[in-house]
Amino acid sequence: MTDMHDFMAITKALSDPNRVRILLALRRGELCVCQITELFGFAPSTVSKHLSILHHAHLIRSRKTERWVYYRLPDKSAPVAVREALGWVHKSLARTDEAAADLKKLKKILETDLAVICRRQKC
Amino acid sequence: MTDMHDFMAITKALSDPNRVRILLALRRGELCVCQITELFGFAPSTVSKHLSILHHAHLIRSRKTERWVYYRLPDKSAPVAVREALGWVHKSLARTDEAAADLKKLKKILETDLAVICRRQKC
DNA sequence: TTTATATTTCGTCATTTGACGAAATGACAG
DNA sequence: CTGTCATTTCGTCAAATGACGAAATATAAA
Repeated sequence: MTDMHDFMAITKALSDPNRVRILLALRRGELCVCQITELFGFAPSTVSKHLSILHHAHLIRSRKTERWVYYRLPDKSAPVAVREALGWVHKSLARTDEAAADLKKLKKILETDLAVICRRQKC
Repeated sequence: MTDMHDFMAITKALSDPNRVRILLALRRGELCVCQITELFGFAPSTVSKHLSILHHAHLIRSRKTERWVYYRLPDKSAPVAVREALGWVHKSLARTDEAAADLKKLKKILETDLAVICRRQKC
């Protein structure tokens, strides 16, 4: 049982494919903004905006450490509508080619040093 | 397990509150375009477009009888992603004030003769 | 066949969205 | 303190969206 306004925040957040890809990528564990930026090839400001929309819908949580902000999927304490939305996304798309390709690229990114990735953004 | 493209058709269809309201209204059974038009107070062309988007996402089915086109929620044979989406919508919103208000108005519409409703559109 | 009517399609317009780069913010390093 | 660097915020711009009315389509009635 949810408020219509909260529900629409979730559906609007899910209505962009790149935001959905972010949710799928986060299955593997938390990622910082620059790692997600590296994964998708967008400008950092673009990724930040997407993350802000997902966060506003409570579909992700954030944690700040040193210079980096890490985003992760919420735990069991998340609202029911959020948990069901995430379950639906993962069940529907986890095994698609797109998700597999993203995870493959993500694996390489995770093997690389964070500092190196962040420096690469400038190019 | 769904295709990313099909999935996005569903999330985009759900990203507009009026389309979600249509899905909630259809819980009571099938409705023709002019009944939905009467319920929401939009132009028939606007409602038709919304229905077309929902239909394209396979969230509703249609049936043509005489002069009228009736839309309804799909049955069990619908794709899993569709069934789960609809279940999520109904579970999250069925008991909200908005849904209750729409159903109340819908009840009155269903008590009225179809021909009268359709004629009213012109005003 | 002609007319009436329910729905859809099309063109237009204002608003929203998603992308970017530049500038602001905030935390750490020197 | 000052500078560096990750992230966010802001302004801009092209594209997508949602509303409408007018015209096209399809079916029923006359």
